[in-house]
Amino acid sequence: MKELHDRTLLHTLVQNSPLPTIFDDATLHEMRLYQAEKGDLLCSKGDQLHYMYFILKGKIKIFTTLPNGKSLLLRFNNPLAIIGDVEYVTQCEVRNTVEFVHRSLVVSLPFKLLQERYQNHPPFLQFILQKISHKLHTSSNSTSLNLLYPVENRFASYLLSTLSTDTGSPSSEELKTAKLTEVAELLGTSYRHLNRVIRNLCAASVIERKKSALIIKDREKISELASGNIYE
Amino acid sequence: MKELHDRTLLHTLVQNSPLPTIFDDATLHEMRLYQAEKGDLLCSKGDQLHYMYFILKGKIKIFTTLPNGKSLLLRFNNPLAIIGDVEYVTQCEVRNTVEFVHRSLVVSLPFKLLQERYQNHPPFLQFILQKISHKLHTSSNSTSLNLLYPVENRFASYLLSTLSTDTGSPSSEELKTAKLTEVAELLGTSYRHLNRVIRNLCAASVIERKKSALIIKDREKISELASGNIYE
DNA sequence: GAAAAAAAAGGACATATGTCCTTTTTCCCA
DNA sequence: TGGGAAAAAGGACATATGTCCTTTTTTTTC
Repeated sequence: MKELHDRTLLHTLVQNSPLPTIFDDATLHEMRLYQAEKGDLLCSKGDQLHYMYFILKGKIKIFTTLPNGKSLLLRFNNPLAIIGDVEYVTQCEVRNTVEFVHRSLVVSLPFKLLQERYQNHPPFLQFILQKISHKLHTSSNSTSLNLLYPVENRFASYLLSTLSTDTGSPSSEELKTAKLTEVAELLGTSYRHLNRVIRNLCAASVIERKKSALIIKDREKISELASGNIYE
Repeated sequence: MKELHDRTLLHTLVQNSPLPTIFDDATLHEMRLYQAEKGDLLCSKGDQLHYMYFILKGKIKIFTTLPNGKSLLLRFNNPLAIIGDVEYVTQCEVRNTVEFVHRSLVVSLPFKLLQERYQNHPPFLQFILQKISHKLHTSSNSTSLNLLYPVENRFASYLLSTLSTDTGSPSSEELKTAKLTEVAELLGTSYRHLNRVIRNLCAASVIERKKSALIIKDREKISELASGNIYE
């Protein structure tokens, strides 16, 4: 992750984010701007964090690694995502690894500054309270989903939440599957098994494989499989 | 859940809790006291909550129910537990059912009062921030545990965290198994399967069944199976 | 204390999923 | 544009777990 010293860019980015409603100008001027490339790590399990990071542009994925060597993707996050909120509050070490999945722009503030100036500043507290609550919400959601439904249902949920946010294409029934391996990780299963499930759905004419994309042929059925659950 | 009008009891309970460090006397005097019996529900999935509850005595379990009819125990909570923090912050409806597992004592405050008096009160905000962060922490923890380890390992983790808090008995290597069904639910598995796992552990002389208790014979091995993970 | 009721244990079989390979397809660059 | 590398698909088999019963043990009640 490389620091950028472009004050104009920093200023523009920050002004187009919700940050000015929380922090005063002096603080905004102490922010540092970084550019991260795909694959860069923002932090790793076990780190002791000293900064809070605000992802203003790009995308990150959060995953955890376990003693048995396996890893589990917890979620993706788009701007405005915050990293370090839990660590700031509980002063514990980082427990999930955060990796950039696209080139991203990030600003940071030292915990120290936050403690000194914002420890008792309600808008700041409310803001991270909102963010942490939302993390908790999505986390509990995916926990129950993961534990109680087979991969077929979870994959259907995943398709729905992915498609619904993919506002770009008019025929939004098409999913670029550049990384089924990654989808498998997100669903907490093996690529092999996801592949098997997709195969069955194809056999049932619910979806169709095409080059490097999946096409939804029976959205009805997908909704039925997802049975109301969406990864949020 | 039945309201108690014993002001003395209310006062004693509250004074022995951390609540006076957060709320002023006027607020403390507006708290209401309830006694709940085992099996009572504090709230159910889908409820719209209007009060924040502080569990001062007793024990609760939090579980979620899913469209497919299954349910999943998320965690147990001892005092001082808070219910309604997430709902207060995000103004969403209740998504987990909360049930008392022992007779318990609970005090409540209306969301409305909290909004009016504490919306901008840092100690209050910091307090629920702490609580929510902790929930998030335990939640992520159990998610990865549940998803990536087989029941045997999770059961070992469960044994360890249960025993370590069971400070009572000198030979703390004994576990009252009044409800293996409940343990099964907590682990997100079927009673049948848990039973099978226990049987295997018995066969390997790691634990031993005795009447309505389990005896740890090889704590070493249990720790090894838990491989450092504990349900917190 | 014995019969009935409730809880626990376990047998048999089905399904979901993982692991390890091999085959097929796609992609990329000299 | 052809060959090789990388990615995707899939075959075979093992394991984890679920479901449905039946048997055994414990508890309760009269």
